[in-house]
Amino acid sequence: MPVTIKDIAKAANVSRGTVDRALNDRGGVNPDVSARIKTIAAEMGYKPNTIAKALATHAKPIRLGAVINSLGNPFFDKVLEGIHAAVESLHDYGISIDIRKIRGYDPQRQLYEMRQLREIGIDGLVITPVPDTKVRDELNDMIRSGVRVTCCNLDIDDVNYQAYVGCDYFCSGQTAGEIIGATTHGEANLAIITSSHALYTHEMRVKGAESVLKEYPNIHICEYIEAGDDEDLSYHEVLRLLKQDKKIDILYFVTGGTTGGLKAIHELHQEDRLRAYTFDLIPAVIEDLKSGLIVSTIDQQPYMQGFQSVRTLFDAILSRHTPARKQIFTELNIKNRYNISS
Amino acid sequence: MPVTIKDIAKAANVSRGTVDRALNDRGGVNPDVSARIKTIAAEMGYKPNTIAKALATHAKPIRLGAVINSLGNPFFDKVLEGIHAAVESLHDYGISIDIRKIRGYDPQRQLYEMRQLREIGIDGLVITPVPDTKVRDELNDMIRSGVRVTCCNLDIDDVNYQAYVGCDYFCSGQTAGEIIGATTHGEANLAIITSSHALYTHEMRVKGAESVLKEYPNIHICEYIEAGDDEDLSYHEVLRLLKQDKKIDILYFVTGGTTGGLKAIHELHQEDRLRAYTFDLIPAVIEDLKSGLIVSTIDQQPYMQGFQSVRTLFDAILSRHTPARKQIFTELNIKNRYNISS
DNA sequence: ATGAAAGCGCTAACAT
DNA sequence: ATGTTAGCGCTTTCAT
Repeated sequence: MPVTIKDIAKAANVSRGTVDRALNDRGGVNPDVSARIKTIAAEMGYKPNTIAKALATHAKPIRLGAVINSLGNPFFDKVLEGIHAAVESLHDYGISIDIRKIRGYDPQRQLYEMRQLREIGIDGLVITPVPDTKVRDELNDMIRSGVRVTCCNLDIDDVNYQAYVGCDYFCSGQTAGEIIGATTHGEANLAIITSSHALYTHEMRVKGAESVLKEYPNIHICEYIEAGDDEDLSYHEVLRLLKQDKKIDILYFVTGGTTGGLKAIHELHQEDRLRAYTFDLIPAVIEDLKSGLIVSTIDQQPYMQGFQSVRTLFDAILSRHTPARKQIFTELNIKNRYNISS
Repeated sequence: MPVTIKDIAKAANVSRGTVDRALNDRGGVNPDVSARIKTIAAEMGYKPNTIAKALATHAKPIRLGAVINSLGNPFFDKVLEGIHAAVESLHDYGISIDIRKIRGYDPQRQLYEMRQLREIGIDGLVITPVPDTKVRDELNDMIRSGVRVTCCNLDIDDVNYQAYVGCDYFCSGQTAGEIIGATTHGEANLAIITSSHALYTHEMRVKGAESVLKEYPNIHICEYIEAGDDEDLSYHEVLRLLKQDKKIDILYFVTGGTTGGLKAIHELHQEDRLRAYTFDLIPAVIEDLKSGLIVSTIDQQPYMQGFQSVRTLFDAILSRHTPARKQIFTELNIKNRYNISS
């Protein structure tokens, strides 16, 4: 039989209202009484009933906002799926979400949408924050004004957010490096295709792989290509590379530009000579896992990232107190042609 | 503004009680009136509020039972964690669980615990069912008497359960085969250590791997060892094998006996000469992933298996109607030394 | 067969 | 600063 606020009230010889105020730090309670109530609650092993809490609060529905750079990036489809599923699962709590999809890592556009949402009035925000000082400042400003924020997929420095939900990028790079080493038997001439050295997260993937690959004397990193977040640019760059450098036999796609790069390989009919290593399970990757061009890819649970971002926000909004800023790392999972389940 | 039963009551000119009775087919309501109420509810787009429903029903708590063969098998620790987490997450709904842990795949013991739980009285059961006709019959009998059942980790034929929650064993075998092929560069003399050919699920892992490895002309499966579910037996068998057959260089542990087998390798100081491929992330495996003896292991999300087993049960019990018997496959994920996150 | 009312655990507005 | 009370949406007696 779980202990309720009523039990505590009786034990502390106060009213239920007072217990509620004390336990939730709503103020207007004698500090001594408040402390006593809290002690008693702890002793009795009190756990608030979220259901009842939600029912009682239900009057004012929770409004969420999301700014996701999903346009033209199929990876984020899964993130959005997770977001929708989470909102759906919270339907009974009277929750709604306004999702703004933007293209690429553009701070201006992101700021615009953030301000729009802020004007409408939201209780929580899910965002894939661009590393930009203005974005950072706006986020901190929103947080100060009471909006809860979770950063999804992309972490950002100096923002006092609720949580970062995403993968450990350096670790994902190490994991990739290890696979490359093991499956090439330590013999490879590598080209690394990354989006931009400025994108810290992707740079971590490069560094992670390098840290492992340096153990292999016969694996040479011959080329670094920056393809932005642009499939077309990536396509042309990889095309150029493969035409000019015939000894490259392994391509390591850090992300962003993977689809374009794969297209270039096929166009030059070099599927047999080359092997590729990628991240995520976007359609183009799945196809070439099956064709055998891609040896393996590393999944970072995008669905989970979306799902958890929303749930974390919800939990934070429902329980008034601010839990510590935290990082929720999703699992990194290696996939080959046989275990592409989702 | 969601429509409530109050709205329907007003629209239909009846009381809330009648609406509730009609909508939930509780009987004792004029068929015509009932039909009218249902029509109106549908027209208004009524969706019952599960939260309020749970709060109101809260009086009679849901009682769950579990029979898990976790003793001496560290894999199931994670399953149990998932079970506990799910029960915890449903705390507000007033749920409790009685977990019976048994050792190995013993039908007698399992039957005993099932009957015990049945006597106590439970609404739902999570079980790792041993393939046995008596177990099968008892399960079907329980189901007929109204108890909901989910099979966790182990599937069983001819049982009309709510759901099977676990991995696709054949697929996990294929995945392992593919890794072995890729990381040995198609050159290997393999020994397969399995628990028992009688355990259909583990046999699927062998078949799955074989189906992929037959593509590699220079990978030879030299030995099949049956080690039961016994670490000690496995230890001795592997010891014997390695002493006698010097050309074996790859060991494929299907599961059950992995810990014992690894111990044998270390004892003979053959860590450098041999490489192992395993399943799951049990402590011994994690250790040898780090040491480099194990190239990779395949995780099947045991936590998720436990978690989902309970949630599925809960959903089925709460929503009176019986959803179709279904199979919920957890993801299969390849892990190497760098992405052992959990 | 139907209505009225109490209550699940909590919050919030209103008294004191 | 603290107590009282009226709900949130639904279920479940108890009347009628």
